[in-house]
Amino acid sequence: MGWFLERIAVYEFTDQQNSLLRIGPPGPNILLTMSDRRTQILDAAATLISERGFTSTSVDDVIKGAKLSGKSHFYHYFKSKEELGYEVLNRQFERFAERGLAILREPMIDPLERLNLFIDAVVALQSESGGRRGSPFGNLAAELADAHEGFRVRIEAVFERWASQIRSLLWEARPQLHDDVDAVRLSRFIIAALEGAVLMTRVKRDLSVLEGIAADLKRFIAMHVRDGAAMQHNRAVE
Amino acid sequence: MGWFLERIAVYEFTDQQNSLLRIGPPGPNILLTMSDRRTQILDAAATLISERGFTSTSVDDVIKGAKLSGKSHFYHYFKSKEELGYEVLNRQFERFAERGLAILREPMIDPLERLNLFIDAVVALQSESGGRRGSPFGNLAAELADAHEGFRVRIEAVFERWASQIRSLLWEARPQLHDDVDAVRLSRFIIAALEGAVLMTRVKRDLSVLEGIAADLKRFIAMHVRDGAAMQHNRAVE
DNA sequence: ACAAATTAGGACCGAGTGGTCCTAGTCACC
DNA sequence: GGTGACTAGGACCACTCGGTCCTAATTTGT
Repeated sequence: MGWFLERIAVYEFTDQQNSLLRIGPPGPNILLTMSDRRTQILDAAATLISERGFTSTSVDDVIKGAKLSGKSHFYHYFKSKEELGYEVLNRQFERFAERGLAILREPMIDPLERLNLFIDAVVALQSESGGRRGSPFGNLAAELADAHEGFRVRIEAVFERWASQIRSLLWEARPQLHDDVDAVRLSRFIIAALEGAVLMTRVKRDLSVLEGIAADLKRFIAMHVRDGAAMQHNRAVE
Repeated sequence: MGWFLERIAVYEFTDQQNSLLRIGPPGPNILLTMSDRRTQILDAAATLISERGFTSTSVDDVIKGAKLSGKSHFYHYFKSKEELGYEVLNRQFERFAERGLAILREPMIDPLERLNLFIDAVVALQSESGGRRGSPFGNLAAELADAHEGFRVRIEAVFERWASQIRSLLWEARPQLHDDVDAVRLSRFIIAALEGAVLMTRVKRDLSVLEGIAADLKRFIAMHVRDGAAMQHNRAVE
C-alpha cells in the first residue's frame, strides 16, 4: 500500500495535468488500467461529439483530446470509430440515467412530483452548458437516424428505456390520473416536447425557451390529473 | 414563337430524361436559364442533405445528383458549398411556407381550427416520406447549431418566422382564449413539440408516434380555450 | 534473466474532401 | 466574321478521412 502511494506521488509530480497518467516514453501503466484509458478516450470523444457531431469528429481529434500517442494507440482500445460511437452513446446514457432517470425511480416521493422534478433536472442539465449542447441523443438521432442504422437502433433503445421509465411512473400514479390517460402516448409526448425544447433552446441560445416549455409541459401533465387529486403545480408554476 | 417551339421539340427528342436540358457537347441554354439550373442543383442538394445531412453531403454528390458536367460547372452557379447550404435552407423554408404556413394565414377559417389544420399538415408532410426524413430545419439545427454560426442564425430566423406566424394567429383568436395565455410561450411550445415529435418519429420509424403527439398537442391547445368558446376538438379527436 | 504483453510513435495507404485552373466548344450579338 | 458570355469537362491541388503496419521501448510474470 505504501508502494501504491509512492507511485501516485511520483506520477503526480511527473505530470500535473493528468496527475495519474504517465507521459514521456513508453512505460508502466499501474494506475491506469485498460478500462481507465478507455474511459479517458470516451470522455474526450463524448465532449467532441456533443460539440461537433459524430461525423465531424475525426479520430485524430479524439486522439488529440485524449492525449494519446497516435492512431495505433487509439485502435488498440477501439476497433473502429463506429464502436467508439456506440460506447459513447452507452456511456452518455448511463450518465444521464444516473442523474435524470434516477429521479423517476425515487420511491419516497409522490410520482407526479417526481415527474416535475425530472423535468427540472433536464432543465438544470441544460443550464450547465448554457443550453449550448443539447441532448446527446437528440443530436445523434438527427444526424444519424437516416444514415446509419446501427446508431438508429441504439438511439431508439435509449428513448425506449427512457419512455418505459416514465410509463411505469405513470402507472404508479394512476389513482391520481384520469381513467382515459394513455401512458404510452403521454410518455412519448413528454420526451418529444423535451427533446424539441432542448433543440429550440440550442438554436436560440436562450435558456428561457426551455424553461417556458418545461413549465407548459408540467401544465399539460397536470391536465391529466383527477380534479380531486393532490397536484399543486397547476398554474402556480409561473 | 414558332422558333421557340421548334427548339423545345429538338431538345425534347435529344434528351428525354431531362426534357428541357441539353446534354452532350457544350451548347445553348435557351430553355434553361441561370435560375433554372440553380433550381435544379438546389433540388438535388435538398434531397441529399435531408437524407445524409449537410456535412456528409459532398459537392461531388450534388454534382452527380444534378447531373452536372463537373466541379467547375457547379462552382459557376454557387461560390461555395456553404452558400449552397444557405440557399437550400431558404428554398426549403419557402416550400414549407407554401404548404404549411399558408394554412395559418387562411382568413376564411376560424383561427384555432386553422391551427389544428396546420398540425395536420405537418403530419401529412411527414407521412409522404414515411416519417423518414424529419424536419429539414430540425436536422440542420441539430447538426450545425453549435458548429456553424451562419447556419444557426439562419435556422433561428426560420423558427422565428414560424413562431411569429403562430403568434399572430393566437392574437387573432384571443377572444376565444383564456386571458392568461402567453402567445410567445405557447407558440414556442407548439414548435418544440412538433420538432421533437418529428425527430422521435424518425428514430422509431413509426408514424403513429407523430400522430399521437399531434393529437395530444391539439388537446393542449384546447386547454387554453375559454370554456364557452367554440372548440369542438377537445376530446373528440381520438 | 527472459519472454510475453502492453504501450508508444510514426510512416504510410487509398479514398475522398472543398476548391481552383485551364482549355475548348457553342451561343447571341454587334 | 469576330467577340464576349455561357457552358462543359477534366486535370489538379493541398488536405483530411478512417485505418493498417511496423518497430521499439518498457513493464509484468515467471
